[in-house]
Amino acid sequence: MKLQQLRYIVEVLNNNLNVSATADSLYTSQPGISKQVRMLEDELGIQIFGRSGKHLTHVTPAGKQIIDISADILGKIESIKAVAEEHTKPDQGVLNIATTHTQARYALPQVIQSFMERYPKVSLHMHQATPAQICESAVRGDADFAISTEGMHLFSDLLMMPCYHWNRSIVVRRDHPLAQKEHISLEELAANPLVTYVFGFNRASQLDKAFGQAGLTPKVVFSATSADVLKTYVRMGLGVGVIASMAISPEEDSDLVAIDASHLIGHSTTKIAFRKGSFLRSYMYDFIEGFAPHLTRDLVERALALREQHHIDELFKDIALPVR
Amino acid sequence: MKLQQLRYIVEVLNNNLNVSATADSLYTSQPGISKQVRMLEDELGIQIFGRSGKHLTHVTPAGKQIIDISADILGKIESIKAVAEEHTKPDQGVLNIATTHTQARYALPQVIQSFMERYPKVSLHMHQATPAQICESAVRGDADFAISTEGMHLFSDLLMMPCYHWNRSIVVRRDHPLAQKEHISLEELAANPLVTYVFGFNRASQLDKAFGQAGLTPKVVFSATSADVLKTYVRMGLGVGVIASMAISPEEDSDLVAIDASHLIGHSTTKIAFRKGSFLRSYMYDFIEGFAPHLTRDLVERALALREQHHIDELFKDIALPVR
DNA sequence: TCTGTTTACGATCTTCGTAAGGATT
DNA sequence: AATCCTTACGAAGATCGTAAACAGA
Repeated sequence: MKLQQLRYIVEVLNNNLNVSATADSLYTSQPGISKQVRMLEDELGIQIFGRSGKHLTHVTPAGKQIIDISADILGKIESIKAVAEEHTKPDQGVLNIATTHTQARYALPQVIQSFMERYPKVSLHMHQATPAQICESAVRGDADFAISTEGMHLFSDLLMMPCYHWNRSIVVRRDHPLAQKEHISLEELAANPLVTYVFGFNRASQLDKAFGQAGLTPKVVFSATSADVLKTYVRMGLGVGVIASMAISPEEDSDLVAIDASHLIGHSTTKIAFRKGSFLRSYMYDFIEGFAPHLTRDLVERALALREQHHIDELFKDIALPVR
Repeated sequence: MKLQQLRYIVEVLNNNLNVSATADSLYTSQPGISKQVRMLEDELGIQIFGRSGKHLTHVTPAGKQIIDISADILGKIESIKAVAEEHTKPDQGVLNIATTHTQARYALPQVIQSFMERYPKVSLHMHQATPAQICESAVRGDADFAISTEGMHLFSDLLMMPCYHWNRSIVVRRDHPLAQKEHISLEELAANPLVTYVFGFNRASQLDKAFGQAGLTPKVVFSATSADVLKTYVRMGLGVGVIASMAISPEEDSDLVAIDASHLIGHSTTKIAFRKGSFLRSYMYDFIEGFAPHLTRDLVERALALREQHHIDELFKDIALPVR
């Protein structure tokens, strides 16, 4: 059994059982991969991939188990490299962050600025994507951290920690009837066409829950993934915006009126997640603490020692999170 | 980085930094290991082993971390093989059990007999050793299971589950003054020369605790690791035996008198342990359940999903254990 | 027909063992 | 002196890429 073979089977699955595509992504030849996969199967005496003729059609149950373990092994190989670098070049390295537009645009800039001042030799890469993609890239190990509000609980391989709460504001043009009101009810809001985030993108739970509990059905006439775009359409008069409060700037958005909606719609919680069992570089601990000051290295290490998310949640249940 | 290299560094540490001995134990050449170790160090850019001249003298801190991760990786490689065999030959395989004399002689025979009837194709190997050695061989992966009463809590890499409680009996010759008594006090016992287990060998905690709490100091005139030997010396009149009740047979030991001592000395608990994160074959689950019927596959799998021993302990806190 | 996989084969690179050379205790 | 590690070198083996043959969709 060779590490290379494990790498191959993992990547073949990541590439939807297309060996040629896998070869391209690994910068090697397709026959090489085919051969190593079969050699591994021969050695183990079991099929990892099911075939119809020459095509790979599915992963066998045993194959799935084996690939899962292999992915874990490859992660630990990376940990060994990280341990070595931690001792030789403690302030050098790479930090891959997968996150949504909202986080990248509104929550992260200050954090990243001071991080880069502190660690000028760490090269930082931001991967902007959907919540689901974010989690997948963390699971695959393409990203060190996944930062998102939605959809992180679905991945049991990820260790997830709460960072901060945030609320929504109702955003309208100055000439809109709602602009004069101090207090807006959920009914009034539901009577208007809404402009808000795409489902599963800073939306899902809280907003729909609030309307659902009140027996109302919001009319979302336009949805997008970024507040910038939403604000543009609010300016066009397309509807009433329901937007993360942190995305509203008193200066740049002075032509709009923002009314806090925290009494109407419960807060959401942004979380940071990374693969269980991975070795974190010191600068990664510092990044986490810079983003969420309550997540000290000690606390994160304690979380890392746990395996089940509900035990991790317990660690944080008494900690007051910042609100943005 | 090659798996072979990881195997080498792990084994070099297991062989007390003696590369020649490591080569012997791995049936390969010493220069081969030396070279691969240095190549790995070069690739990682860090020393794993400290050297004085040409001799390996110690493990560097980074080296320790790397070796720990490597051992974990190698364990998962074994898991992959086990998964494959589980699917190809579900009733074939190997089961290595490390345990003490007491378990092997008195608790395990029936269990093993029915296990071997159920799984004739599984080859079963018993490794009899001291509690410390037992745990170490489980940690190293030489044994699948460690079964012992003492010293298992020291190894955080092991997942430990309680199997049964057992009590001690006071054993004397028929002509001994204590043989007539129904109830013996701790003071009376302490007044006699004792014959019991070696410290750390079914002894440590409970026996010494009982005497300690009563402010007494037992005079242990003879200690050994097995009840057979202890009984022999009791027969010689060397002293009063304090021996696991399960080690006393009404027939074979009819020349001796055994008085239950559970009211004097608290029970001990025998535990079964295995390496966290290892894949267990079906027959291994069956073995566990055969030995400790309350440890169902489902329960063991739940324990396996946990990382910290105190969470595992919680799983078992409401389960009544059998008493022997 | 196009995409994708297997087979074949040779160049290159690795690994491993033996033998000899040096250090350390 | 004995033990232990390193260097040197050659044989055997593994890996990888190219080219060509072949199977499904």
